[in-house]
Amino acid sequence: MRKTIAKEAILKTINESDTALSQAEIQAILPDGLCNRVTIYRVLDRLISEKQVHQITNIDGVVKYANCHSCSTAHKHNHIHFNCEKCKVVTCIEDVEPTFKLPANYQINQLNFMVSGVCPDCLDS
Amino acid sequence: MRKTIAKEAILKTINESDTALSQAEIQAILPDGLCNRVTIYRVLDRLISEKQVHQITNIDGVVKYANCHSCSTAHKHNHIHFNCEKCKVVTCIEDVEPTFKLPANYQINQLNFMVSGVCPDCLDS
DNA sequence: TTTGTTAAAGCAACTTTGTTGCATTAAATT
DNA sequence: AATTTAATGCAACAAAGTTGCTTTAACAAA
Repeated sequence: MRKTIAKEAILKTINESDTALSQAEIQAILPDGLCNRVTIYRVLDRLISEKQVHQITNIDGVVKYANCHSCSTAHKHNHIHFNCEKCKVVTCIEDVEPTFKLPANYQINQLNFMVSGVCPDCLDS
Repeated sequence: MRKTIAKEAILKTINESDTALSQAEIQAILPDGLCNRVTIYRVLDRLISEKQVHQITNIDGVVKYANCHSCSTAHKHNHIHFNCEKCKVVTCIEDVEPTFKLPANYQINQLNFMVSGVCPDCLDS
């Protein structure tokens, strides 16, 4: 895995954000013309496989990427994500891991727990 | 809300299915040429607002629709949905409602809890 | 420092999912 | 049967994401 300008910039963008970002949002933050749209998608794929970021699918179907900040030892992302319908921001609710029990014989590979509503900031205004 | 051929056929399709279906899947089941692609989307919107079906966004971002079979009194859909990565089927795990506790001041409007992995049927083979 | 290897980037074209505007059709009410 | 208007069809569009292929640039080795 090579250390390229695009990869460094994209990872920095994700790490400096306190919300989960989509490809489009990352592109809007990056300096204009830093890299191609497709490159962002491909870098994100690499960051996922390197386990440097995690991804979640928002209720609207758009994939968002977030850093693995409080990603403990085992790179598990069972925490809930909150989608604010007003400010359109998706945040990791890092400390909330839901509990549930599936019937036997289900092999679990991945969780995608989204809660949608209005965030505290938007409720205030 | 009028009782049209398309609406009856689409609702029947959803109700007879034991898995959640996407627009594309519904179209494939319906008799060829029964109605337009756009009509399916619009009928699904109506069925949602009439609370005859509920919708969930799969991990791949595609929206799936399922009947409100065990939809108790209050049309709540807090149950988990399972996405099988092998057979690509999404099922309602009706009896599994996860528990979680958000920090104060979050207004919750909607839940979308997806678990992805391999279903019992696919594990057997 | 230059050279060689190949991962990564750029570009164009495409796919899938979903939406919108507008003209036409067909439920349902009178 | 006439009227009203919700529902449909069609075409066009938009956003998200993917693929193939050529070119560029990391980076390791000479």
